[in-house]
Amino acid sequence: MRKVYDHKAIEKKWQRVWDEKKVFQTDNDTSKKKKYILDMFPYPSGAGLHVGHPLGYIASDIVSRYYRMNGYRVLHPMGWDAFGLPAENYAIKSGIHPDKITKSNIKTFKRQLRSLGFSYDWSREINTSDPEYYKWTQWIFLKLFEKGLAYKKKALVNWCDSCQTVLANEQVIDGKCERCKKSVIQKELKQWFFKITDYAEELLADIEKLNWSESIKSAQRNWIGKSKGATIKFEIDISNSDGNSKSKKTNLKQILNTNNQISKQYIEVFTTRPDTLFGATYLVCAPEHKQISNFKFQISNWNEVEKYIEESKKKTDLQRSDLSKEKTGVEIKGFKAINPVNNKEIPIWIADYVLNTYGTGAIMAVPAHDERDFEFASKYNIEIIKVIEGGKLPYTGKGKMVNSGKFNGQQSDEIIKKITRLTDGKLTIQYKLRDWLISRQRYWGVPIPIIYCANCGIIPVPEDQLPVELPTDVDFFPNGESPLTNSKTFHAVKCPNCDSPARRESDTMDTFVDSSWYFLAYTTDKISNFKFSRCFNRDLNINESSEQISTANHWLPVDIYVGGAEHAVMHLLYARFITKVLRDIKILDFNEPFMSLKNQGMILAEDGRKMSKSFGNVINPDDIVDVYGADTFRLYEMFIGPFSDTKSWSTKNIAGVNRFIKKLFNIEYQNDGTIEEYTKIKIEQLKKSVSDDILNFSFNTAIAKMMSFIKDKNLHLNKKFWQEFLILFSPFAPYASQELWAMTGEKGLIVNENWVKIDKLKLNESTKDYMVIIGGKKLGSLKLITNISDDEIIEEISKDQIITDKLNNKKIEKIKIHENVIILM
RNA sequence: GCCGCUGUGGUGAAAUUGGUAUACACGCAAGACUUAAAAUCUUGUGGUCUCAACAACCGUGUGGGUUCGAUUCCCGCCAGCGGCACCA
Repeated sequence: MRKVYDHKAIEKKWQRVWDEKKVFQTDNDTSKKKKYILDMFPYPSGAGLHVGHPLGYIASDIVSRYYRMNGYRVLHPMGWDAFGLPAENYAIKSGIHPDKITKSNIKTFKRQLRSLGFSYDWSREINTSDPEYYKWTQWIFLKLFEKGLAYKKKALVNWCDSCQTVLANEQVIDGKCERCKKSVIQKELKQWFFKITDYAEELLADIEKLNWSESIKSAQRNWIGKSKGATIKFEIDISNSDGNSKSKKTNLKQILNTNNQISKQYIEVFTTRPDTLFGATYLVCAPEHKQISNFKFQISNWNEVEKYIEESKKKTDLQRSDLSKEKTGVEIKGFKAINPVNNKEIPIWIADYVLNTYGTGAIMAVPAHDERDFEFASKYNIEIIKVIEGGKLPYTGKGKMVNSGKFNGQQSDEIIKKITRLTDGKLTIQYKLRDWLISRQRYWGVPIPIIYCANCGIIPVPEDQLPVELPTDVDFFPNGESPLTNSKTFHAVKCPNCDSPARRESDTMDTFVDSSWYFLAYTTDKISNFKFSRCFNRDLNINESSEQISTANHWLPVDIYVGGAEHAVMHLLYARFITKVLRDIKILDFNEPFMSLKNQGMILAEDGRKMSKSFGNVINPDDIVDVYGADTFRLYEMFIGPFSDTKSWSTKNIAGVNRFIKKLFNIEYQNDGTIEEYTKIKIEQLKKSVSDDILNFSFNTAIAKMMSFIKDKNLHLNKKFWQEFLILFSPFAPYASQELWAMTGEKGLIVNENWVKIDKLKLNESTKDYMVIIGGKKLGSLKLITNISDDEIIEEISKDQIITDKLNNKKIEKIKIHENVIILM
């Protein structure tokens, strides 16, 4: 009679046993080798778990189970990235406190994750909105503040009017808010920054050491955007200006008096192509360029210039960076710049295609070698100076040199040095990376631990007063100021220095600060025992028991990090930065948090579009688990395609893996009896390839090979081989494999079994299938013993009917053996 | 424009260091069981030619090259996806 696969009963039964026996509690036996296998923790959204989440979690779970069975101690935790805007926005609509919403969402997420049979150690669960957690987020802020790496400054920042908060550069996509997709405007505001630019060079250089995908590494390189070049000074010849010389002279005097400087004035430009200096046709300054307004008395067409500056200010970043837009600009009249290499006088323009935030905010335009400069010069009929006129420096950089084409590639150091010597310029390295803007004018985040005192200025909250807890008596309605300002209990405080009345900082931190260190928090048995000062420092002699010192640091860094590629720049760059800062203050002793990173591909809906509520094409994992079971769900997501590829959901295909599991419940095997060689070799091959595939994250092929194995009619299993198969299968389908394991009469749990041992002798069988080839064409195949002479092979070939027929009496002169191929000549 | 990745049946996809394609699964077709359907099982399934089988030839985006042999390596194109982008 056919046995029925009742997935619900099996799941319920074994879930209870696992919980009771605490089988997934972290093993702290330090005599074993460690593996820290980490998933990117989710934001617990109101929509619940999405089918995209488990893809990575299943993979990391398979790998964790594999390592545990191979005798490693494994840290495999899960937690919640719980602060953030959606909960707050929902609170504004519903009036329910974000904390309450978040906790209820977490409950749902946790239930869903548990139903999928993941082997997380839930006792180490963390939640970034828990004061026990975020006091350490605040502690990190204080450390950065101490080091001068956290600072407040007035700057043009990205402002989202709809979210009523500032955004980091990384959160602005195509000039729009990452979250609400509304246009972002530029506002001058006083904000908190982390000085990530101090680490630009190291963040870039260390990318080479990482075992990450090429696409993520290249995204980080692009974002950091290093260019080597030179800054070159162009003298401005004010005396030589035409126009009304009388008023000019008095005004020049004014400048000399106020600035207390010698009469020479310069504009500095940054260029990656100093070798084209001879072709500099004009200078262009960004409209915001600071020096321009200093010269307003020398500029004869100031009215026109000022008007252009005002117009540019009104434009959004998106409007200004629109490539399809025609370039605009205004020539500055009244004085010119002098090319230091040939003393040629060239005009100065302002134009908004030059960015004030990059380089020096001014460029030398070389229309003969730059497409954009060429376009601009053509539009305004500027006479183009060819490099050849002034003589050209030998070009030794990589990349193309074309007329009116954009340069690509890096300039060689040699040429840059030569030019800088010639012109009193200097070698300069520029990065596109800018400092990380971390303050937010919203409620549901970590309060910045800073106090403003009228006497003492900006004072950090003393460490022993952490955490600065979020008050509950606030209105959430965003009005451009942090909601914390309207709390009665939060705002007023005494200065820790002088005890006079002071006020707290009311901004909160970007949630990416929370997630930039969370992987450290899991290393202590529970978050309330966590302490940076004693956990991570191996160098300092701290009066703590050695046990406490060893429990944390031995796990780090993370060995395998699994998550979505959407975090290519933000989270991954920030976490790398914070790690390096903590290393520099001797809290950590490694350079990179995640040596190996695996990105799961996106799962699209059946219609090939993104899953989204508005399309009505969202698949809820609960429904699949309910109908087919957790194991089918796990197998399906792993079998659907290569782990890191984008793929579409296909409900039809779930049946395939479900059939496979059902088949296993009707497998027959002999209790003993002799097993023929064929089966023995096949099981060894399966053991080898499933093990290899797991380590390579090639789960789809591992499953395919297990299916082939079960399908093979020539196999005859005994109990030993069947149990070995179940061990191979157990990381993929923990419930079904456990049930089948128990059905073989075993009382113990399969998770406590050792991984299979591979019999290498059997694997490298003594006979081999050889392919016989002539002139690149296949004649047939031969089964031969290894270690056979050429003459014997020729004799074997002459005995083979199929091959001799195809040979058609052709004489074999020589043979060559390569791998499993016999080449006839 | 620059950087990175990808391109294989009707579909999702396999293929050690180059070893002679399309594993596994879906779908489809035929058959078995059934009053019937579902489920399950069996067989077949790249294309052309052929009643059919064998055989042959063509086939991994495209055009070349290296090689006894190329999905794999090299060069040139084309298409798609992702990142960056008036970054000088």
